[in-house]
Amino acid sequence: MSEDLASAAVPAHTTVARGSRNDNTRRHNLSSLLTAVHYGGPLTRAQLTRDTGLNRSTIGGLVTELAQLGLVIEDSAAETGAVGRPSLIVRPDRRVVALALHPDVDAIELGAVAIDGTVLARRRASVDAPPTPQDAAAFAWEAAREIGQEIPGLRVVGAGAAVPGLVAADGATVVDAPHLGWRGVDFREVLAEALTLPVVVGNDANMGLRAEWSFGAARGVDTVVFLNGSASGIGGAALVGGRMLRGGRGYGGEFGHMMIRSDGERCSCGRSGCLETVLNAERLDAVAHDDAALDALASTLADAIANLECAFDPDLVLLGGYLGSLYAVRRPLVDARVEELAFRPDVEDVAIARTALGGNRLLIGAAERAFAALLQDPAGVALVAL
Amino acid sequence: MSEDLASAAVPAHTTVARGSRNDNTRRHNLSSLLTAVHYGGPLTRAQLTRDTGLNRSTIGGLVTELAQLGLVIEDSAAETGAVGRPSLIVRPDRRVVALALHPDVDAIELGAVAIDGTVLARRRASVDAPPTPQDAAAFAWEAAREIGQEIPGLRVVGAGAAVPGLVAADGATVVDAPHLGWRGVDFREVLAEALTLPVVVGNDANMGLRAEWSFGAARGVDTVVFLNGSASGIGGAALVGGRMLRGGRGYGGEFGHMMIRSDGERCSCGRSGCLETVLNAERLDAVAHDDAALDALASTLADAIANLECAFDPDLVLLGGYLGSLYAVRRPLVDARVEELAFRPDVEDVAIARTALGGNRLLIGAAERAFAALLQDPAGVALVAL
DNA sequence: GTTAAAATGTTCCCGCAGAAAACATATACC
DNA sequence: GGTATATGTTTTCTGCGGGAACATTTTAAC
Repeated sequence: MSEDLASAAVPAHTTVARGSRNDNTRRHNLSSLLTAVHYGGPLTRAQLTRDTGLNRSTIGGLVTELAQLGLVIEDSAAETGAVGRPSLIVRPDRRVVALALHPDVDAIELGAVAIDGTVLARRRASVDAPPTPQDAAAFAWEAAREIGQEIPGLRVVGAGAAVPGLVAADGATVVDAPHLGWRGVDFREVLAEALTLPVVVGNDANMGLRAEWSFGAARGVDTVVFLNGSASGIGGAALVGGRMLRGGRGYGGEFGHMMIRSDGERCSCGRSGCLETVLNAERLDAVAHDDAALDALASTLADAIANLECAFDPDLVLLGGYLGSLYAVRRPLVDARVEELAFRPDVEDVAIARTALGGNRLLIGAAERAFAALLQDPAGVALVAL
Repeated sequence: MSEDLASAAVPAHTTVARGSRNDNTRRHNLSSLLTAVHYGGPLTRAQLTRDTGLNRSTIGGLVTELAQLGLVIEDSAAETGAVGRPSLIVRPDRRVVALALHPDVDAIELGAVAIDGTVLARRRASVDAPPTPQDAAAFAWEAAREIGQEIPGLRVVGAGAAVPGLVAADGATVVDAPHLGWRGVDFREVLAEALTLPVVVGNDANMGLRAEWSFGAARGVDTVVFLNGSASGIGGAALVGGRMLRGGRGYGGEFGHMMIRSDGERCSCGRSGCLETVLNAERLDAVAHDDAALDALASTLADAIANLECAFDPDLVLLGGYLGSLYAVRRPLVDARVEELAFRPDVEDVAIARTALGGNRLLIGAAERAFAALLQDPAGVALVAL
């Protein structure tokens, strides 16, 4: 609501924007508060009053409603040393969780992620062959049951799945996950039926960036380009003005298939010179002890970053997986070449960083997607006992 | 407010979202209605009632307020043939205008654009040397004065300027417009002082896409990549999920400096193989009668489009200027190569189109930027007699 | 220790927003 | 000309946040 005008989204022209009612106001304010404690951790009611600009009494009513919904807990203040009556501390109730599933070639993993972003429990199963959607769903059900017995009192908002492959914009259909062998699968339906929960499915790189944005290295940054090097190739994602780049069909951010060498080799996708054919895990392993070859790969990475910078002008370029490793060992070279290639006048602002969340990244990101509905309408989403 | 959850923007984490009040509701609804008639032309109150989901009586009150503000006009219905009392027709008041300025190398142009998107009047001055910011502002003042005398009763919301060059995200500073020789100029201040109006400054390609999105070939499309070929190079812009791509500093969408040939020539920007060094107006003119060379340039264009598609997954790729002309004469080749290179599984959805608004594009786009504040808060923006 | 000052929580009342119902009006159809 | 239908208008009602007054809890001053 309070965005700057320059980038404010004008409502779509073909469809008239929905009218707003008083209860939308209430929903918006409940959402603002729950979102604030979700990302910002424990906050006092006084801080919430200042930050939202709402009245003390209004904040009181809103927080009370959130507490009655079982979403936040109010604690007496710790010693602050400040004059005046101490403000109550509002923190998210960690018994509110989302399930996060990550099916991959060699393992399936499920986690229960609390509303404050902490991973409360996880289950992992190694597999010999890539799991089918049904395998993944069955494992999710079993693992969720175990976690529910281990930690009593959990209330689940839904489940998110991070799938290595193309996922349609509907958040349901895995269009093509070549390494898993999934093609045109409505994985949302499969998983929702197994868990009897609302499910949202997304691409793994997108989920990863979402996690780093919420709780990791891209926290609070508005415009981010993410490149993640994994065994299955290079995953890409972008955050544009505080929103995930999705694209018309959901396939946006496939930077691994950006053409980076016009004379490059044929890629599995049918094109030539794709970033991930020039710079991939095998090639990196093969030249690990060849300084000149490493330099060449680092230079390729810098070319890709420079290209993405002139398209997106990000505040931050985030590197994960083997791309993060490569950056770590060739940071001066990459930085220098990016700066040299940078089209932008104020190159001193170019920021490149490695991911921060490690093995929890995909679980946290998938859970974030599942939490989105609750954060947007705290009073309108039903929680289910696990 | 009624977006799908998949791409819903989660409020920034570091800053707590502002609280919402009842008057925000009113503002939102006024904005929805004015925006609807701005883009959708005359609409009946009955249609507005259905589309917004608001109550008849509420719509009545809102429309009355907009009419009292002098922003819309209510007309008796034309013959519809339908049973029942005819609904009043709501249309934007065309006396509400924005000024639009386009300073370029060889000319300066100013237009008065009505709130329905029509260009009511324009003034153009050819110049021998690129104008200074002060030249442009002085011309704007003089031309505005003339138009004000020619068409009495106009009420101005503000002015927008489309500048061929890098404009900072603040909507004020021209960071570098090489062809004009402007560098680090606060053109907003210069122009605002001359016109005594609120001013917003933007990049010409961004303004162009905004215009085509509002009233042209990209109307109603949510995700668009725009490439415009002009004498000063290739301008780029993108619309991502209904929002203009801006980037952290405002330099997003510079697709002309995307590296398209890894072995290409040096570009003026310091990099090599930039799209606009491989494919530019001079080169296109030079090979206009050489079919093979034209094919090669068309193929380069297709490569660029394919790259942008894998990054943005747009619903539409929009081509303007000489790139539109090139596409017109080599459409089968470009289409085929884009489809061949397309990474996306459902390539049948790739849409490429030429721009539709012609010489009015930049004026309309700049005016749109100026109208944005009014559309967002119809009751909160003061109009000034021209 | 007592009192004052400061900050916050709580309660009650007000104004404003849109919803809903009742009523008024304008058209088409028979 | 009467009726059905759709829409504009007026009135009443509910819900939300603001704000003032009061209550509570702390620190600081004496």
